[in-house]
Amino acid sequence: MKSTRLSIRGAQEEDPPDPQLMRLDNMLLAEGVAGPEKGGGSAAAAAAAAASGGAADNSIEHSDYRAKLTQIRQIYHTELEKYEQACNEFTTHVMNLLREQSRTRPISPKEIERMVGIIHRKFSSIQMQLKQSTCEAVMILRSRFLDARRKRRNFSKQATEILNEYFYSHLSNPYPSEEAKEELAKKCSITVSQVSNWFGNKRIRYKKNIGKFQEEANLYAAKTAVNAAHAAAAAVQNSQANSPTTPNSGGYPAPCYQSDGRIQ
DNA sequence: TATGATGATTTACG
DNA sequence: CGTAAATCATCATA
Repeated sequence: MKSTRLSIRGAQEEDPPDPQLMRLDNMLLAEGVAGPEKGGGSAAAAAAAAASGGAADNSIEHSDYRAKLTQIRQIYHTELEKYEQACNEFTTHVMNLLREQSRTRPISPKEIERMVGIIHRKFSSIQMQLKQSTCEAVMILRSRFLDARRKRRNFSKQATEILNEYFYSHLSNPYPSEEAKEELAKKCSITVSQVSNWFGNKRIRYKKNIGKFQEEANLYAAKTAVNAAHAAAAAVQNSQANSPTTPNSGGYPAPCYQSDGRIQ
Protein backbone atom coordinates (compact mmCIF):
# COMPACT_ATOMS: atom_id res chain seq x y z
CA MET A 1 0.00 0.00 0.00
CA LYS A 2 1.68 3.09 -1.16
CA SER A 3 0.33 6.21 0.33
CA THR A 4 -0.28 8.74 -2.35
CA ARG A 5 2.56 11.16 -2.46
CA LEU A 6 1.56 14.68 -3.24
CA SER A 7 4.28 16.39 -5.11
CA ILE A 8 4.04 19.89 -3.87
CA ARG A 9 6.58 21.81 -5.80
CA GLY A 10 8.20 24.61 -4.00
CA ALA A 11 8.65 23.92 -0.37
CA GLN A 12 11.51 26.16 0.42
CA GLU A 13 12.32 25.00 3.90
CA GLU A 14 10.04 22.07 4.34
CA ASP A 15 10.98 18.89 6.05
CA PRO A 16 12.28 16.20 3.76
CA PRO A 17 9.67 14.18 1.91
CA ASP A 18 8.69 11.45 4.24
CA PRO A 19 5.36 9.86 3.51
CA GLN A 20 5.34 7.95 6.72
CA LEU A 21 1.91 8.33 8.09
CA MET A 22 3.20 7.63 11.55
CA ARG A 23 5.04 10.89 11.62
CA LEU A 24 1.85 12.80 11.78
CA ASP A 25 2.23 13.19 15.50
CA ASN A 26 5.47 14.99 14.96
CA MET A 27 3.87 17.16 12.38
CA LEU A 28 1.10 18.14 14.69
CA LEU A 29 3.13 18.46 17.81
CA ALA A 30 6.27 20.11 16.61
CA GLU A 31 5.42 21.33 13.11
CA GLY A 32 8.33 23.55 12.48
CA VAL A 33 6.36 25.81 10.24
CA ALA A 34 9.73 26.52 8.82
CA GLY A 35 8.60 29.41 6.81
CA PRO A 36 10.85 32.32 6.33
CA GLU A 37 10.95 34.70 9.23
CA LYS A 38 10.33 32.50 12.17
CA GLY A 39 9.88 35.53 14.29
CA GLY A 40 9.00 34.46 17.77
CA GLY A 41 5.29 34.77 18.00
CA SER A 42 3.14 32.78 20.33
CA ALA A 43 0.52 30.65 18.69
CA ALA A 44 -2.12 32.34 20.74
CA ALA A 45 -1.07 35.74 19.50
CA ALA A 46 -1.05 34.50 15.94
CA ALA A 47 -4.48 33.02 16.37
CA ALA A 48 -5.79 36.24 17.82
CA ALA A 49 -4.28 38.25 15.01
CA ALA A 50 -5.73 35.95 12.41
CA ALA A 51 -9.09 35.93 14.10
CA SER A 52 -9.31 39.67 13.95
CA GLY A 53 -8.35 39.48 10.31
CA GLY A 54 -5.57 41.97 10.70
CA ALA A 55 -3.41 40.57 7.94
CA ALA A 56 -2.97 43.15 5.26
CA ASP A 57 -2.14 40.68 2.52
CA ASN A 58 -4.99 38.98 0.79
CA SER A 59 -3.22 35.65 0.55
CA ILE A 60 -2.80 33.24 3.38
CA GLU A 61 -0.23 34.74 5.69
CA HIS A 62 2.08 33.02 8.04
CA SER A 63 0.08 33.99 11.06
CA ASP A 64 -3.04 32.81 9.35
CA TYR A 65 -1.43 29.56 8.44
CA ARG A 66 -0.14 29.01 11.93
CA ALA A 67 -3.45 29.92 13.45
CA LYS A 68 -5.26 27.39 11.36
CA LEU A 69 -2.65 24.82 12.09
CA THR A 70 -3.02 25.49 15.78
CA GLN A 71 -6.72 25.12 15.46
CA ILE A 72 -6.39 21.78 13.75
CA ARG A 73 -3.92 20.66 16.33
CA GLN A 74 -6.23 21.69 19.12
CA ILE A 75 -9.13 19.83 17.64
CA TYR A 76 -6.98 16.81 17.12
CA HIS A 77 -5.82 16.78 20.70
CA THR A 78 -9.26 17.33 22.10
CA GLU A 79 -10.65 14.53 20.05
CA LEU A 80 -7.79 12.28 20.91
CA GLU A 81 -8.26 12.93 24.57
CA LYS A 82 -11.94 12.34 24.26
CA TYR A 83 -11.34 8.98 22.65
CA GLU A 84 -8.77 8.13 25.24
CA GLN A 85 -11.17 8.89 28.01
CA ALA A 86 -13.98 7.03 26.35
CA CYS A 87 -11.72 4.06 25.89
CA ASN A 88 -10.77 4.01 29.54
CA GLU A 89 -14.34 4.42 30.65
CA PHE A 90 -15.51 1.66 28.41
CA THR A 91 -12.75 -0.61 29.55
CA THR A 92 -13.52 -0.15 33.21
CA HIS A 93 -17.16 -0.61 32.46
CA VAL A 94 -16.53 -3.90 30.75
CA MET A 95 -14.20 -4.92 33.51
CA ASN A 96 -16.87 -4.25 36.07
CA LEU A 97 -19.33 -6.19 34.05
CA LEU A 98 -17.01 -9.13 33.78
CA ARG A 99 -16.21 -9.00 37.46
CA GLU A 100 -19.87 -9.08 38.23
CA GLN A 101 -20.35 -12.03 35.97
CA SER A 102 -17.35 -13.80 37.43
CA ARG A 103 -19.43 -14.43 40.54
CA THR A 104 -21.78 -16.68 38.66
CA ARG A 105 -19.61 -17.81 35.81
CA PRO A 106 -15.96 -18.59 36.13
CA ILE A 107 -14.08 -16.20 33.88
CA SER A 108 -10.43 -16.73 33.18
CA PRO A 109 -8.02 -13.80 33.32
CA LYS A 110 -7.12 -14.70 29.79
CA GLU A 111 -10.64 -13.89 28.75
CA ILE A 112 -10.48 -10.48 30.38
CA GLU A 113 -7.19 -9.75 28.78
CA ARG A 114 -8.59 -10.66 25.42
CA MET A 115 -11.55 -8.38 25.85
CA VAL A 116 -9.38 -5.48 26.86
CA GLY A 117 -7.17 -6.12 23.88
CA ILE A 118 -10.12 -6.06 21.54
CA ILE A 119 -11.40 -2.81 22.99
CA HIS A 120 -8.04 -1.14 22.76
CA ARG A 121 -7.55 -2.25 19.23
CA LYS A 122 -10.93 -0.93 18.28
CA PHE A 123 -10.24 2.44 19.80
CA SER A 124 -6.81 2.74 18.38
CA SER A 125 -8.19 2.08 14.93
CA ILE A 126 -10.61 4.91 15.48
CA GLN A 127 -7.74 7.08 16.56
CA MET A 128 -5.90 6.15 13.43
CA GLN A 129 -8.82 7.33 11.44
CA LEU A 130 -8.75 10.57 13.32
CA LYS A 131 -5.07 10.90 12.62
CA GLN A 132 -5.59 10.29 8.96
CA SER A 133 -8.32 12.85 8.56
CA THR A 134 -6.29 15.35 10.52
CA CYS A 135 -3.33 14.66 8.31
CA GLU A 136 -5.51 15.26 5.31
CA ALA A 137 -6.66 18.58 6.68
CA VAL A 138 -3.10 19.64 7.35
CA MET A 139 -2.07 18.64 3.87
CA ILE A 140 -4.84 20.64 2.32
CA LEU A 141 -4.00 23.62 4.45
CA ARG A 142 -0.35 23.35 3.63
CA SER A 143 -0.88 23.08 -0.08
CA ARG A 144 -3.16 26.08 0.02
CA PHE A 145 -0.53 27.98 1.93
CA LEU A 146 2.14 27.05 -0.56
CA ASP A 147 -0.09 28.01 -3.44
CA ALA A 148 -0.69 31.35 -1.88
CA ARG A 149 2.98 31.81 -1.31
CA ARG A 150 3.81 30.94 -4.86
CA LYS A 151 1.84 33.92 -5.99
CA ARG A 152 4.60 36.39 -6.53
CA ARG A 153 4.17 39.92 -5.38
CA ASN A 154 6.63 42.58 -6.34
CA PHE A 155 8.28 44.35 -3.48
CA SER A 156 7.24 47.85 -2.71
CA LYS A 157 9.02 50.66 -4.46
CA GLN A 158 10.50 51.72 -1.18
CA ALA A 159 11.83 48.24 -0.49
CA THR A 160 13.55 47.95 -3.84
CA GLU A 161 14.89 51.42 -3.30
CA ILE A 162 16.53 50.38 -0.07
CA LEU A 163 17.86 47.15 -1.52
CA ASN A 164 19.25 48.87 -4.59
CA GLU A 165 20.83 51.51 -2.44
CA TYR A 166 22.68 48.88 -0.49
CA PHE A 167 23.59 46.92 -3.57
CA TYR A 168 25.11 49.82 -5.47
CA SER A 169 26.86 51.26 -2.49
CA HIS A 170 28.50 47.90 -1.89
CA LEU A 171 29.01 47.08 -5.52
CA SER A 172 32.52 45.87 -4.98
CA ASN A 173 31.31 43.32 -2.50
CA PRO A 174 27.55 43.02 -2.65
CA TYR A 175 27.32 40.29 -0.06
CA PRO A 176 25.50 41.58 2.99
CA SER A 177 26.27 39.84 6.23
CA GLU A 178 23.61 38.07 8.14
CA GLU A 179 23.09 41.09 10.33
CA ALA A 180 22.95 43.40 7.37
CA LYS A 181 20.40 41.12 5.80
CA GLU A 182 18.32 41.24 8.92
CA GLU A 183 18.53 44.99 8.99
CA LEU A 184 17.53 45.26 5.36
CA ALA A 185 14.72 42.79 5.89
CA LYS A 186 13.43 44.86 8.74
CA LYS A 187 13.66 48.08 6.80
CA CYS A 188 11.92 46.59 3.77
CA SER A 189 9.44 44.58 5.79
CA ILE A 190 10.36 41.42 3.98
CA THR A 191 12.03 38.28 5.21
CA VAL A 192 15.74 37.56 5.38
CA SER A 193 15.26 34.81 2.83
CA GLN A 194 13.70 37.30 0.50
CA VAL A 195 16.64 39.61 0.98
CA SER A 196 18.98 36.75 0.14
CA ASN A 197 16.91 35.91 -2.92
CA TRP A 198 16.93 39.48 -4.02
CA PHE A 199 20.69 39.81 -3.74
CA GLY A 200 21.20 36.49 -5.45
CA ASN A 201 19.06 37.57 -8.35
CA LYS A 202 20.53 41.04 -8.45
CA ARG A 203 24.12 39.87 -8.46
CA ILE A 204 23.65 37.40 -11.26
CA ARG A 205 21.50 39.71 -13.32
CA TYR A 206 23.81 42.63 -12.84
CA LYS A 207 26.78 40.56 -13.84
CA LYS A 208 24.91 39.15 -16.81
CA ASN A 209 24.91 42.48 -18.45
CA ILE A 210 26.22 45.43 -16.63
CA GLY A 211 25.25 47.75 -19.42
CA LYS A 212 21.59 47.42 -18.77
CA PHE A 213 22.09 48.44 -15.18
CA GLN A 214 24.45 51.37 -15.69
CA GLU A 215 21.76 53.95 -15.54
CA GLU A 216 20.41 52.52 -12.35
CA ALA A 217 23.90 52.21 -10.92
CA ASN A 218 24.68 55.85 -11.55
CA LEU A 219 21.38 56.89 -10.13
CA TYR A 220 21.92 55.09 -6.86
CA ALA A 221 25.57 56.04 -6.69
CA ALA A 222 24.52 59.65 -6.93
CA LYS A 223 21.89 59.17 -4.32
CA THR A 224 24.24 57.58 -1.81
CA ALA A 225 26.83 60.23 -2.59
CA VAL A 226 24.34 62.90 -1.75
CA ASN A 227 23.52 61.15 1.48
CA ALA A 228 27.19 60.82 2.29
CA ALA A 229 27.68 64.47 1.54
CA HIS A 230 24.91 65.39 3.88
CA ALA A 231 26.28 63.15 6.54
CA ALA A 232 29.74 64.58 6.05
CA ALA A 233 28.38 68.07 6.29
CA ALA A 234 26.66 67.24 9.50
CA ALA A 235 29.82 65.66 10.82
CA VAL A 236 31.85 68.71 9.93
CA GLN A 237 29.38 70.90 11.67
CA ASN A 238 29.63 68.81 14.77
CA SER A 239 33.39 68.61 15.06
CA GLN A 240 35.44 71.15 13.19
CA ALA A 241 38.81 69.42 13.50
CA ASN A 242 38.50 65.85 12.44
CA SER A 243 40.92 63.43 10.86
CA PRO A 244 40.60 63.74 7.12
CA THR A 245 39.75 60.17 6.38
CA THR A 246 38.34 60.05 2.94
CA PRO A 247 34.73 58.95 3.13
CA ASN A 248 35.08 57.37 -0.24
CA SER A 249 32.36 54.79 -0.66
CA GLY A 250 34.94 52.38 -2.04
CA GLY A 251 34.18 50.00 -4.81
CA TYR A 252 34.40 50.13 -8.53
CA PRO A 253 32.25 52.46 -10.45
CA ALA A 254 31.35 54.59 -7.53
CA PRO A 255 31.88 58.06 -8.82
CA CYS A 256 30.96 60.62 -6.24
CA TYR A 257 28.66 63.05 -7.85
CA GLN A 258 27.39 66.15 -6.24
CA SER A 259 23.72 66.83 -6.31
CA ASP A 260 24.22 69.13 -9.27
CA GLY A 261 26.21 66.59 -11.20
CA ARG A 262 29.70 67.93 -10.66
CA ILE A 263 32.40 65.57 -9.56
CA GLN A 264 33.24 66.18 -5.98
C1' DT B 1 -1.94 38.73 -25.57
C1' DA B 2 3.23 38.78 -26.38
C1' DT B 3 7.18 40.17 -23.83
C1' DG B 4 10.35 41.73 -20.42
C1' DA B 5 10.94 42.29 -15.34
C1' DT B 6 11.12 40.01 -11.14
C1' DG B 7 10.60 37.02 -7.07
C1' DA B 8 11.12 32.09 -5.97
C1' DT B 9 12.81 27.51 -6.64
C1' DT B 10 16.01 24.02 -8.11
C1' DT B 11 20.51 22.24 -9.09
C1' DA B 12 25.36 22.07 -8.56
C1' DC B 13 29.64 23.39 -6.44
C1' DG B 14 33.17 24.45 -2.98
C1' DC C 1 25.97 26.01 4.86
C1' DG C 2 25.90 30.15 1.19
C1' DT C 3 26.17 31.14 -3.43
C1' DA C 4 25.99 30.92 -8.83
C1' DA C 5 23.39 29.70 -12.54
C1' DA C 6 19.48 28.01 -14.80
C1' DT C 7 14.76 27.81 -14.74
C1' DC C 8 9.99 28.49 -13.39
C1' DA C 9 5.85 31.24 -12.60
C1' DT C 10 3.80 35.43 -12.04
C1' DC C 11 3.50 40.34 -12.61
C1' DA C 12 3.38 44.57 -15.38
C1' DT C 13 3.07 46.83 -19.48
C1' DA C 14 2.56 48.01 -24.16
